[in-house]
Amino acid sequence: MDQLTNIFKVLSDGTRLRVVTLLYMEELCVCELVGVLDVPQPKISKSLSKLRDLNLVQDERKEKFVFYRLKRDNEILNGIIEGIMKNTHEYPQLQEDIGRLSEKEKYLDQCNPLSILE
Amino acid sequence: MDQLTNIFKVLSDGTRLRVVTLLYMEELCVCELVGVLDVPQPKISKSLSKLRDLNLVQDERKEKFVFYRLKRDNEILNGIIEGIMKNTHEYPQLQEDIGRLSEKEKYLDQCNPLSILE
DNA sequence: TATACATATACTCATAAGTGCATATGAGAA
DNA sequence: TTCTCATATGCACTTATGAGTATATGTATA
Repeated sequence: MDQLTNIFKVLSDGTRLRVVTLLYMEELCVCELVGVLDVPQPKISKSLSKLRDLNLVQDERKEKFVFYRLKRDNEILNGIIEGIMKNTHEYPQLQEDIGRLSEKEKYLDQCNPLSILE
Repeated sequence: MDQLTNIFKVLSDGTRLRVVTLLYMEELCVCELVGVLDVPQPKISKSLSKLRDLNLVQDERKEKFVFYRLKRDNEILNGIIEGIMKNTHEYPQLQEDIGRLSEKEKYLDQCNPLSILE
């Protein structure tokens, strides 16, 4: 039952839920997640770290970047995310995040500059 | 999105998850939950209180007892519980709890004596 | 090899959450 | 109205968690 409660716990944080939702759509690197979600990089890294601890994501380095993708072998998690996806209209934040996915390239080669610009 | 993360948070606790699972099966009073789950009464009451705050359960007094039942109007919660139910074999604790539901009458008229017996 | 840059981790702080126990509340029965 | 009993709440304590900042790590490139 612990595996189950741990999954709920990891999803009970807004940032982590947003990350999971985006990774459900496609594979993304830390950089892109930071840009699309507009959240400090350490926060994203920590979110990914907790997801990795539960074996819910997989990471792979490609050149300079580390890409993360959702592992699809967890039935419970799959079911939950699908349930959310069917009702994204109820969760504007998640919907907007997904919308901003189209700008992801924008963030790839200017990871840090973003924060400098402000 | 808060409603969503709040639901995950409430399910991230073992006792509350066990309570929700049992209430998914049938309406039960506090007394019966205490007996079937073998958990201190205040802990059960607090679990039910959090579930009530999120509008996930409904309570109704019948004579001496207060009975709780799951509200069925939350699609996300329904989906999650159904997902769990399809795989109870993976969660022996939950399976045992459900098994012990058949003894629930045993606890109805001896709520407190149980703790005195030890 | 030295540097730059993407990512991960460490640290501190504030706050939230769970536990166990004692006690309050409030409805029903006597 | 008084007593009993089912249930709810309050309190003190401990532990867990999240935010923000600084810094470490490690790979790729010059």
